[in-house]
Amino acid sequence: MRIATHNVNSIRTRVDRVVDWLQRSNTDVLAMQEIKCKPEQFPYKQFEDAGYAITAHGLDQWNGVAFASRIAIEDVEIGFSGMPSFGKEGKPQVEEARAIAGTFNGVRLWSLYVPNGRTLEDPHYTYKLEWLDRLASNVAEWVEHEPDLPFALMGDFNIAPFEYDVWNIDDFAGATHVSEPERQAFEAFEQIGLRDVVRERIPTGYTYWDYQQLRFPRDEGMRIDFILGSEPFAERVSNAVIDRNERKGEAPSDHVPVVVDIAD
DNA sequence: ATGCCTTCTGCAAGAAGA
Repeated sequence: MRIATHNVNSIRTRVDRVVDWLQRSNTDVLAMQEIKCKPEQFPYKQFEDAGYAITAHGLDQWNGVAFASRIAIEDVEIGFSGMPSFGKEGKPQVEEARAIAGTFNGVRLWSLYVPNGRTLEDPHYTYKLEWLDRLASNVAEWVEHEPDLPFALMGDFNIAPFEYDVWNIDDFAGATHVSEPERQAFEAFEQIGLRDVVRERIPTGYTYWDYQQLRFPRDEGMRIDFILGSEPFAERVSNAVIDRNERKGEAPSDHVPVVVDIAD
């Protein structure tokens, strides 16, 4: 089974590219982030014509997560236990569309869009850390109560865990994505027992390049998209790819797909 | 060439991304 994660940065803008890639790459299950639409706005037909069923969760033009799959999906879950809400001061607090899960051939997958954080002083940064902490609590319970379950967290973590995961660490002084609390929040998943199954095979390389300032031609990117697998999941991984070519061409997403193969 | 940012809403310009 070939599974992948991709922050698509608007599925309505990117649908032709994404469906074309799904078919070319022979991917069975794709976890998407930043679909930027409600379910009723999702471009289902192009996916269905290509043989992929969609399970989508989106509240408005922001965030939004989904699966495209040609394997039956079971036990769909929206959000996780204790997931924090967010809203600007004086605005209603909302459980944003940043997490969806499904089980495919007995493999449980999460499509996750971790909050950005904005700046170290912003309430969004506190929200990001709480969101990750609550997620880790859930993961710890799954590992403890279902040690044989193959599962993976897939998505845009908005954290660059190592210095070499950004092109020039000096440009990130005082910025989000590289702060110590964020990196500790990322490490926590590995301490619970998850493995970065892509890093094990591809130690360096970016998954995101900003649209601005020629970041891609200069190869000034960030590694912020990950697949973190439970031990039973990691043992089944046979191959990994960061599909850097997908950053090229007309109207690409600023993120590229990250792919793993797991034994059936 | 891999090229100087892009998406959303809604009609202008602001919010958001990282």
